[in-house]
Amino acid sequence: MRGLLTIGEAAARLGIATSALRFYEDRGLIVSTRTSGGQRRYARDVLRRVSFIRAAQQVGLPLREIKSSLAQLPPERAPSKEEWEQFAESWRPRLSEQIRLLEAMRDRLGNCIGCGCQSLDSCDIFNPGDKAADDGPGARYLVADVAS
Amino acid sequence: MRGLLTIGEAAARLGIATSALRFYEDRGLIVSTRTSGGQRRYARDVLRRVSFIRAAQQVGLPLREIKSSLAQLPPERAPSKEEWEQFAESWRPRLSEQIRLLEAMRDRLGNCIGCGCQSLDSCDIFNPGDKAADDGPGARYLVADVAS
DNA sequence: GTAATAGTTCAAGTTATGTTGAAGTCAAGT
DNA sequence: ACTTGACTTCAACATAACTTGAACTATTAC
Repeated sequence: MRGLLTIGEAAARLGIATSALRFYEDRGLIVSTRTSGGQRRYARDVLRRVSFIRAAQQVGLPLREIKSSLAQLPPERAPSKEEWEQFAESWRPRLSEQIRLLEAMRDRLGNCIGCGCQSLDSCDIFNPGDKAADDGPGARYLVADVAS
Repeated sequence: MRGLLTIGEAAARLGIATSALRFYEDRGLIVSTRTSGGQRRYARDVLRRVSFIRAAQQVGLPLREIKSSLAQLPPERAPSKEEWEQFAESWRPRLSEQIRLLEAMRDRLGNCIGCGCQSLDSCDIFNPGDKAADDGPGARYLVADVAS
């Protein structure tokens, strides 16, 4: 039956190891049905879900968070356009934020090169503590504050 | 003597734990001098280096690579403008690439919402394997190929 | 000079994300 | 029916990046 993939087929299509699929399933990020003999069979939908998992990892999210994000989608069935839309929308802020962070990094790097600082030691932009100490311990310029 | 920081002072300014600084030093990413009693004293320069370490981690680089990147800078002395310039320049491709990746992700997410796919199952953009299977196992759309 | 605070090393523990290996079972082709 | 390759579980290992704890020492404030 086309429509169900073995773990090997799914892994090959995704370019990842079968062990990773079992791991994701174990962690509840994907689901499978089983043959009478106990082997996994994945709906095609799993390909998209796993693609998202890998994409989300690039953004720096841990599987725990990816899982809760994926919880918006129906576990088995392919998502409707509305479900998909809502899912995608929920991702935009994350992506935009990360892009903003990287652009800031790139731009400050560039600015610092050209900003005419006489001494890099006293450059406001790249010396996190020296001037930022006013903001109290933990003030940083280049490093985003992440939840502890 | 102003100019040398205790590990606690440096950690407070950077907003990280002292154990992290010892860890970075152990790994050779930063250096310190020692007091007669054996306590670490950090030159102010360490603040910038550690800021970079944290920034680079946001980009997704492992410490091993960050270390080799930092090797371009003088270990103790503050870098000259030229040294800094070269260092910063070496970072741009990394940053640009990561930004490009995230933008692609964001845009494809958007495209898929509006692309009029009748069925998400057959959407070229988000179904990595279905059409991309022509490219052989491992072809993916959303996931960047990273060095194994 | 002494107490409190902050520092030292070293080993072991933690979380995240998987991979690897052993021992055995299923599915498919001939 | 039998062989082969793909699958199963479960436990252990791997690596990164730190943190924690124990036992001890330095520095600083009074």
